[in-house]
Amino acid sequence: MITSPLFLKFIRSAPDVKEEEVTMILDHFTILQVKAKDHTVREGEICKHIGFVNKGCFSYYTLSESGRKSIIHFAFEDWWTGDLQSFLKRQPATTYWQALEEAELITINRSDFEHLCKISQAFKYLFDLKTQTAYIKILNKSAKDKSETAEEKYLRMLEEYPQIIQRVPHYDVASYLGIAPESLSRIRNKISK
Amino acid sequence: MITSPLFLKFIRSAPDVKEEEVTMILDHFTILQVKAKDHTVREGEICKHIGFVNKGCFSYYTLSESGRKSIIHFAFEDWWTGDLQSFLKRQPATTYWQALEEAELITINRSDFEHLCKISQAFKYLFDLKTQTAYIKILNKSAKDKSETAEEKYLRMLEEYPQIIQRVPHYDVASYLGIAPESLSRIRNKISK
DNA sequence: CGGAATCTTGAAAGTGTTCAAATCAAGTGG
DNA sequence: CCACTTGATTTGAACACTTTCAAGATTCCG
Repeated sequence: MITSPLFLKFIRSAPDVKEEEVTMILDHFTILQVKAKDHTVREGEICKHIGFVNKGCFSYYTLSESGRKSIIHFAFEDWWTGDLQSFLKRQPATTYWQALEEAELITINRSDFEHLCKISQAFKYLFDLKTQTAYIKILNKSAKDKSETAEEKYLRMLEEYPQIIQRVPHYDVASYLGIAPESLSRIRNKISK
Repeated sequence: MITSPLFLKFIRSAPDVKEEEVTMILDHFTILQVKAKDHTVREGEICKHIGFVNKGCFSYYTLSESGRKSIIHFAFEDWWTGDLQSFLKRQPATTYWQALEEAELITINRSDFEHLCKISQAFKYLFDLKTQTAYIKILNKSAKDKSETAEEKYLRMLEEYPQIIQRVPHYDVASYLGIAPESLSRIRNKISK
């Protein structure tokens, strides 16, 4: 039985959800411990489960043909992990998901997910809302990324996600910002003055 | 009564949808004619309706504090228009939506939308699927945008959306790619050789 | 302590921007 | 139909920013 306060809070944030339904939802999930640097999804595999980050943090990225890593985003506590396209459509994943710290995921597999969506309005609502919100966020981010310099992007990241620079290696932060690690180092040096 | 074959095709693409339900869905929509260069949404307004593009094309963009336009994407036939965040949460919009050609939208307002989602499983399904698909697409795009040069972005755009360069002024294409119009001109010149 | 990984710094090269001017295209009114 | 206006695209030259490559400094961890 899942006891994570963070996850409970998430489930109970659905409108008009009764305690029986909460319990039923929890019953569909399993705890998964993940070691630092381990991958939970790799390109080409079918993503078998999605997971709520209860502890730790993840990066998700793509590899270009030339082997260049491009970090799409990070997932901290309260976020979900997993290649959505692969999970929902049972297609090979196009992204990698890697734990940057020792982590704990609250996971659900594809068939349990489908079943849960059918029997729980509340869970379906929460999941669709998460997707919608994430979609809107990345749309806004995408617009800003186009018109900002590297320094502006870095400063915006510090405002929006102050955790990132604390918990993530700088070469990964650079990849997230779409710049070279050397450039990030110089930007930080310049700002600290 | 809506008769657009494009819209009908979209509605009928839901699984197991009966003709009565199709008719009921159609009854919630209204045709809206939009002149070229008109805006259907502006920053700060509440987005009152979303619309299915039956004819024409739109750009949606943000304006930075400095007044700089940054095009997020274009919407052609078969896409939806409207500031989703504003529409769903009844908040002021953060984007502008502008018709680039004379256009025809098949629109629904916020309360009819809410009602329709409740009474039509099929419509709710189609809408959530659209959001999911759009989300996944922009995630992938976001990853590529970080690691590609201007020329690579332009070539990818030509592959994925060949209509854009045909139907959209080049300075808007440049904004969409996140480069200066002069740079786009030089890239096109270089490629044509 | 020692080695590996990470971060910083410098110099040269590359890519894209800016600004100004020239060219091209489309529509308007005489 | 032409001259004119306005908007869009192209071109050139100087400049700014970021990358690359190479090397050195620092940190982490067994």
